[in-house]
Amino acid sequence: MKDLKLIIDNYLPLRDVVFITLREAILKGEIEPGERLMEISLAEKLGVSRTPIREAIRKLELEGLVIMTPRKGAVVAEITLKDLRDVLEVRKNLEKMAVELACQKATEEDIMELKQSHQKFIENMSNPDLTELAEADVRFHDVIYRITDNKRLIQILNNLREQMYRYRLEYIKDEKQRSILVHEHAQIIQAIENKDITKAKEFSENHINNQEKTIAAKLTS
Amino acid sequence: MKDLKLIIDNYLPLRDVVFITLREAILKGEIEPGERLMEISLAEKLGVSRTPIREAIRKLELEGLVIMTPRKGAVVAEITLKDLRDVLEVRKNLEKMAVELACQKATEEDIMELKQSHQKFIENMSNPDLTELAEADVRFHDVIYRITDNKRLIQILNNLREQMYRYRLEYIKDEKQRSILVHEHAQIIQAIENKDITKAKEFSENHINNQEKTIAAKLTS
DNA sequence: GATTTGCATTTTGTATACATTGTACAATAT
DNA sequence: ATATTGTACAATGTATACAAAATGCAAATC
Repeated sequence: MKDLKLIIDNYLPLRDVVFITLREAILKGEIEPGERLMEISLAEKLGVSRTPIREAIRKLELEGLVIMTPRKGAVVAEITLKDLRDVLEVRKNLEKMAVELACQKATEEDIMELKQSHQKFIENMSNPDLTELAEADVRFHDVIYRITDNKRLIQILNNLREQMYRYRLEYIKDEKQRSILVHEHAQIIQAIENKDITKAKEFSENHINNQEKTIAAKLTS
Repeated sequence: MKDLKLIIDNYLPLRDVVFITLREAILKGEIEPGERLMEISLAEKLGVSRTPIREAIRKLELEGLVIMTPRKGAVVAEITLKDLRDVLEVRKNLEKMAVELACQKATEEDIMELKQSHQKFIENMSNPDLTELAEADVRFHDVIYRITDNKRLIQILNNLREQMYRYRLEYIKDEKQRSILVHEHAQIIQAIENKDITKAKEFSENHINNQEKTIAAKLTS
């Protein structure tokens, strides 16, 4: 485990600070799957007491990022290729649901916002900082999610996306993939604007399938 | 808030016992939406210290059953009709996904198991204890979930179902509804056996729609 | 009378102490 | 040599103590 540093925010309770810190460390792979999360050593590393650590671990547990065995402690959950496929299978379905709802509910302003976030993405295309680009991608999808006006759907999609956080850079590393991505986004926007549910779902499915391929390729290598 | 009693299980840590107890109390409506969850009073009521209470609340928070405001504490989340519709909208989609996967993956034994759990449900039809019947219904759906062989899907569906726990008795109270339910289950089994995805999804959608109607009727009354 | 200020109380946030359980390893018995 | 048991140690589980913030209310001020 690398050195951990608290992402300090005075307005947040320590448990949330610890939670965010640990989650990020796990998703980035800084704490590896299978590694034990020991309360005392984490408390020392982060300079807080065991209490906030424990409460953070409880949350990680419910998110499925760590596995608890009573009296033995927490270990970072292993993620198998099967797990990832499961996540993507559900996500594909819900993304299709999201664009369907977007087709039905999107206003003129919503379409505008979609186009703007798409534009922002394009502007970042040549940005060497891939993190920026990845976040522009996230924001694009966030706009679609918001349009669905379904809190539960948004919550679940955000969680599923989080599960794949550590692979988020993979599918935008490649220049060719990136232009495909832009094209797919454009297609989706167009379909939503035309309120063409069938097409929107088709493009969306395609979009996720491409991600799946890239990630699967990365994992089996 | 009624008296709470711990659901004691010597093999579970107190935090989990408290978590299960509080969750059930919230879902059953024994602790009402808007009500505050105060650590000290809960600790006294349940006869444990604040620590397990706090850890249980952290989990309830992530499940969306309570809302935390830093330095102010936890209150039971209000559930609006809109929230329920959101839940059902997502659930409908994922239930359809589940039966589709079931059509593709079900073995002979799986079909047998489905029929058995369906039979058990029928046997409980005249059981005056509605809880038993409700649980037989749950077990039927569990079989379908298991057949999908998608952990993430199962986890999300279980969570969504939990959100509706407090209404689970509504749609089996009525004798007429009950026979409809049985018929719908039979239809779904048949479609899965025939590997007829279209029909299976159709029946499944219908099944959820009926629940939605019953619950909506209950709520708007 | 309305508003503000200050204090007491309550409640949550965090740290620490104590209890219990699990683990590793060595010593002993078979 | 293997199995078993006992013991020390380490980690988690639980309780409690202390700190800090929020709340309610009363007194003071305008």
